[in-house]
Amino acid sequence: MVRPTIVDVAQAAGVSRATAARVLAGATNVDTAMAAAVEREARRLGYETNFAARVLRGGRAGAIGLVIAFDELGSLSGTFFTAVLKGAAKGLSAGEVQPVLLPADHEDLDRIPRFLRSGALDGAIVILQHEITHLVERLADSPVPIAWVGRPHADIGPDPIVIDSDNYGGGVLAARALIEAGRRSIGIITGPLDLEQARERTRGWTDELARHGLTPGPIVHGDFTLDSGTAAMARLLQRAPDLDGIFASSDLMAAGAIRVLQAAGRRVPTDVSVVGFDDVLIASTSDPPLTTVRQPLEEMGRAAADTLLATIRGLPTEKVQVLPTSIVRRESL
Amino acid sequence: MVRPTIVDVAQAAGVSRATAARVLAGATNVDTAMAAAVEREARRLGYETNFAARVLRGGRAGAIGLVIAFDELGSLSGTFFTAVLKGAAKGLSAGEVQPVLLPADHEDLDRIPRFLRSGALDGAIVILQHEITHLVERLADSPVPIAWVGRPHADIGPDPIVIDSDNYGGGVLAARALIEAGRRSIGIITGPLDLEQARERTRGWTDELARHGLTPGPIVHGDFTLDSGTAAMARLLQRAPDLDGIFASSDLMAAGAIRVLQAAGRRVPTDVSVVGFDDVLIASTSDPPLTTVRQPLEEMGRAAADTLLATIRGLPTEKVQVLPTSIVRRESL
DNA sequence: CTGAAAGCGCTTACAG
DNA sequence: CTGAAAGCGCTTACAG
Repeated sequence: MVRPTIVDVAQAAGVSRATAARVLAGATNVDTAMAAAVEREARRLGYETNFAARVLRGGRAGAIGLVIAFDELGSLSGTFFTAVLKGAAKGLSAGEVQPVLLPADHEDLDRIPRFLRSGALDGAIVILQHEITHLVERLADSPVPIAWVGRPHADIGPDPIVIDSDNYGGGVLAARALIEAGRRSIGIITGPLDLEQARERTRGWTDELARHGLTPGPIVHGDFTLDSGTAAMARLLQRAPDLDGIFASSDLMAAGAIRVLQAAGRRVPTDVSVVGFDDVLIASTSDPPLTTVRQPLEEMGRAAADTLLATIRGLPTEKVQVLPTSIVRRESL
Repeated sequence: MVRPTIVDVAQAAGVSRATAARVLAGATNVDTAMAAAVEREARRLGYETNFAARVLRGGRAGAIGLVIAFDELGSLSGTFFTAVLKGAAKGLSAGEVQPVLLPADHEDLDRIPRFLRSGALDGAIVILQHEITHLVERLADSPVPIAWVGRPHADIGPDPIVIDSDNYGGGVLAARALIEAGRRSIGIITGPLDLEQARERTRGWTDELARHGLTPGPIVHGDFTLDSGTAAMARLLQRAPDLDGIFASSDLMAAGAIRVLQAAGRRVPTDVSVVGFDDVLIASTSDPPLTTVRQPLEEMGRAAADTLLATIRGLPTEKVQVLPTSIVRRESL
């Protein structure tokens, strides 16, 4: 089962390897008969360009790394990551580039930076998550370009590629929706504050409340997971039993919060309105279905892939993109 | 930003490239002073073996493909796939091998087989899903070994690696649980019958009912998605309004079925018991939480990775593994 | 123990 | 338009 090389194809077609290479590369200035022979033999032999040889010769690796938090895979919060991944994979696929998963684990911090130095990848997309923040600085001086999904807190060098959604605007939308529903005692469950996303959502919420002359209700922190939402909600209820509105910075935390509210005898949305963030699966399967701030996750993944590929190929492109958030009205408000 | 080569390291250390290569490969029969110099210079220069050159020289590609249904990514049923993926990624990671996503789309059927012929991968793991069955035959004559998660229907050549769960046994467990709960008019929502998994679950269910002298209730078909579960449940109710038990071959379909039952005024489990299959996220977030047949999805992914790597490395290994299913009792029964 | 040399498969600048 | 040759960076069989 030895793979045929370009020499085999050239021999079978009765031409030099240079000619065979030209035909296979799509050159047009080749004798028609020769070209036909090369193409016929390549097909007959099942020839496929040896990938390692092409890369070594100076081509692109044809692969892009996708840095994700290992533990997110298959977990509750996996839906956020898979949506971005889907968009990124589609974009890379359309660009004939292979997505390589680079799960960030805590055991070997230098593993991913090292891999980026090996020439196996033309670039990487980093999906910023709580569990990854410790890697940001190590990735910042990568020899290949990196597209960040979400805005890193740390310094990531000059002219970075950053694809984000309008988290501040999303926080504003959430606050406004709660206010318009007549809520006046509004608390928040934030995400982990080492993530710019989480801080921006909180800031938008605070500012919008202030614009309406309302004092922000109690602020408690979660880490975007369902369990952290239940814990945070329990704390909120203790600190402000008269709460009538809650902005949870992720749908998972919103779902967790609703359970705690219901267990405490509060009806959603009759007694308390809840607004989530993300618009992932659980937003529509939760009971009641969540009113939430939608992030265009798949589009963000797609934009990261397209922008990174354009950069690698030296094409002009917008390096910083902030995609709009919007409110999706269901029944928790 | 030129990457240092082994020649740069050798020069800096004042030895030949052969000696440098030996040191870097971990050879012990090298002068201690030379070895120390090589290691020092390699670190100082930030040397990393050029991946393409090593592969071309005859080494392993150090990468394994993960063939998945593109549309599953980020969709409702993504949870099944992400759980397997997590296990596989962990296993590959532990083996110092990179997981490369190979999303199967319908536009270019030869894309993945072609890639497997390019030498870029040492093997592949195929997660069998409905959307992938058309690819099975094209993958069967891959030049690199393939590990199948789930048992393909088609012929896949001699001595294949197959990691599966005990679907038949799971069907038996589901039927038995429904019978022990006193149910006598029991219907089934099967998965897509081009998947062996779906057929085996149905067979286990049928056989167990027969063993108890019960005639199988109506059989309707879904495709594992939530929407197909609601549609199937509507048909079941039409055909057998007196149904008191349902085995849905996926948790998503079970969740969909429960909604339809509740909308039709049936209480779960008081009037109708429902048993699902998989034990993914929605099983515990559904209302009521699902009693379901658990597949050890992450373990299956891990076993696929371990078995494939052992095969590639020529180590002895069990090529066909059927992992046990078990029943997880919650509140839908 | 160490080094010079060959060769993996490809692409392209160069000569004709 | 075509072919002979060089070279990408690595590893290892061979000679010393």
